[in-house]
Amino acid sequence: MSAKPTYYITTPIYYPSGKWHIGHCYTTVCCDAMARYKRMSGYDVFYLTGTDEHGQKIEKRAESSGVSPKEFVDALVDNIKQLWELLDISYDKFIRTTDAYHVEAVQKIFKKLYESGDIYKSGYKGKYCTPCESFWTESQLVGGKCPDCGRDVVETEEECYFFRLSKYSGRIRKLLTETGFLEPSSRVNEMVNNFIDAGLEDLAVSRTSFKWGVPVSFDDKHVIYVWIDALSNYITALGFMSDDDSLYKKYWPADLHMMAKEIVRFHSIIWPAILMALGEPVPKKAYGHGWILFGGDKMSKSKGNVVDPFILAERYGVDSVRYFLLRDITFGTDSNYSSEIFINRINTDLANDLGNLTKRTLAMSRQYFEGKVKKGTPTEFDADFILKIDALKAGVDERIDKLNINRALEFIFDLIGAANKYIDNTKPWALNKEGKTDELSSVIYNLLEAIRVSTNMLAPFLTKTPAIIFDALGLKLPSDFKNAKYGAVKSYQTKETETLFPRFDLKKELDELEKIAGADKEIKAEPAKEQKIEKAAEKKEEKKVAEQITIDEFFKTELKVALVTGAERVAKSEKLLKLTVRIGEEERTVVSGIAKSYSPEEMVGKSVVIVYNLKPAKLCGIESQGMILCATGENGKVVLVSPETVVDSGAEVC
RNA sequence: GGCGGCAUAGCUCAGCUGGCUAGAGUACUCGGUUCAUACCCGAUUGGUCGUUGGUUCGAAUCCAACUGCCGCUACCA
Repeated sequence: MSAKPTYYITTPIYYPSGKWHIGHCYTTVCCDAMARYKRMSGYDVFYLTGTDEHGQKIEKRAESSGVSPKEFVDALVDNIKQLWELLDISYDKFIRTTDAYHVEAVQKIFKKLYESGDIYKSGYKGKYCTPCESFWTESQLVGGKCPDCGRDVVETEEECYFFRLSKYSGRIRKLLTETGFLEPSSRVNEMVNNFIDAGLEDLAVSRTSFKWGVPVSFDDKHVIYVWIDALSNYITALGFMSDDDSLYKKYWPADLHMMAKEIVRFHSIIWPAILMALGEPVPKKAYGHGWILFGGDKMSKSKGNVVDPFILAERYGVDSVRYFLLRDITFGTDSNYSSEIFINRINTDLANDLGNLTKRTLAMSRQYFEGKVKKGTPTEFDADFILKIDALKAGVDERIDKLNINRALEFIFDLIGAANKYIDNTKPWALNKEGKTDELSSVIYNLLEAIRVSTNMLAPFLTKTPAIIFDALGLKLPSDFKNAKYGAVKSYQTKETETLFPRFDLKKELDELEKIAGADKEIKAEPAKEQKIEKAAEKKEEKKVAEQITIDEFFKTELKVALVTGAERVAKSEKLLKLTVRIGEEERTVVSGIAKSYSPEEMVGKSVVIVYNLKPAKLCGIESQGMILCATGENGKVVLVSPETVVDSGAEVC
């Protein structure tokens, strides 16, 4: 057993949605950098990633593809593993929720919680409308009938297991408000105000509506829903509740759960509660980072398309992709992505600064000393420069401890900039002409030291280049930071080297990328935020800008004239009216937020325009099958948009 | 509607608990250099620190209101 301190870091387990994109890469690359950094700092690191493979969606998609759910996810998992291999992700374990050991452990966890009383069987009691497949409470019923279709309902009770989330409300509140558990701290308020203080309700943790999941061991009508199945991967991966839980004993609690911000809620409320119920320690930290957005500027969408990590890595190199993600994206906030930003970043930092510095230094070392370089007589610029080299490690440590990965890289590149400046200050070519060989020797040696130390510090972030640079320096890349200080290497025998990072012509690349994008229309420009636990996955992303649409897109909206035949207030609601409208022969129920401007009486008999093909939504428990067009005037006054003269109901509007 | 966050150079952002002529990177312009990947170094340009009040000897920094953007949420539709 080693006495090393441990460090357990996790990505979320990704939901196989079919397209792995740069957003998945971001979380994973960040974790990888942290994991590598901690390893090199002497920690015994365990880095976990994986996939969340159960659920109704997978079941359905597999069915429509004509394969079994397992076959369906297998293909996607192969794909993501290739991606991680390509990006040099150094995970220690890849967990799949379909792994047998996970399934078994989840069943045990569920059973344990059931036996301790934190999971109990109950049901959604209520009136059930069979054709609508919907439950209604007494208060929702209209005249004792289904508010949706008006048919009779039957008293039913659907069985379901619940987790006593409410019981842990106080402890979770403390965890969030009194410790640094959740970061960035701005998320804490959202969680506390919106959920905890609003009252946590017990959580339905089983389903009978689909089969593709972990069965409840003592009640096989039920499968265990995503919460317990997916979240507990963080402990089952370590062998929790298995025959061998030595890893669990060693690494738990996790040092860092990293995730994108949309799943913070599950990790900061539900997951700690499950652990509390199990009597296990909660993780030390959960961090919700921002999203990578596309299309913040005038870049055409087709250019924004090229965010396929496979294409980027192939064309620009893994280190470029990793560098961009780690350096350009301010950790914790959203940022924009465009091909232009990407190319500019790798051009200026990697090609101009690091690549060029290495090349010119090595060229001088060979030209002046045939590659054999050792310390010489200091110049007047040496002392300051050496101080900077020696300050690097501590500065990077400090930033990494605060998870400021982009700032850590910025700090390393400060030294690289200082080295370029040092060359201008000392003018080695002049020293050579003047025959000041001792000073020249000192200058080149110091430069090599600066390159060595900064490259050493870059090793967790870039996985290919550091080894190449060390090789050119005549050294082997170390696996720690012990020598990341000035003077640790006394002399050099350098080698010739190729260009490390070629410079890209921005215009040409943008054109090229657009061509590639054009050839691959399947990949759509979309915000990179798909690591999912089911619910968040269903959210559609909304376009930020008032974007122009084509006429075809507009015509997707079917607008029709409808005659209001009935109207009543919705109980418990200030704004809503429940309207019955006739569209030609058809009758529909539409709920509309116009009660403050129109009374039910004056609505009856009016002609209105409705969005006919709008997906139905439940408002106040009533299904609204369309939307009435209104204009919002001053003071929030709502005005109906209606035909100027009488037309038949059902008439199309265009 | 409720809660929260943010608004600093063309762009991306630093500016902690109030204090010297408001910073960095990038882009632009000019100059320098030649070891180097049309690179590097320097200089210049560029900001009423969202608006208006307040506290203070003094505010980008604290307080209030307003405007705008964003996030979460809700009986938004």
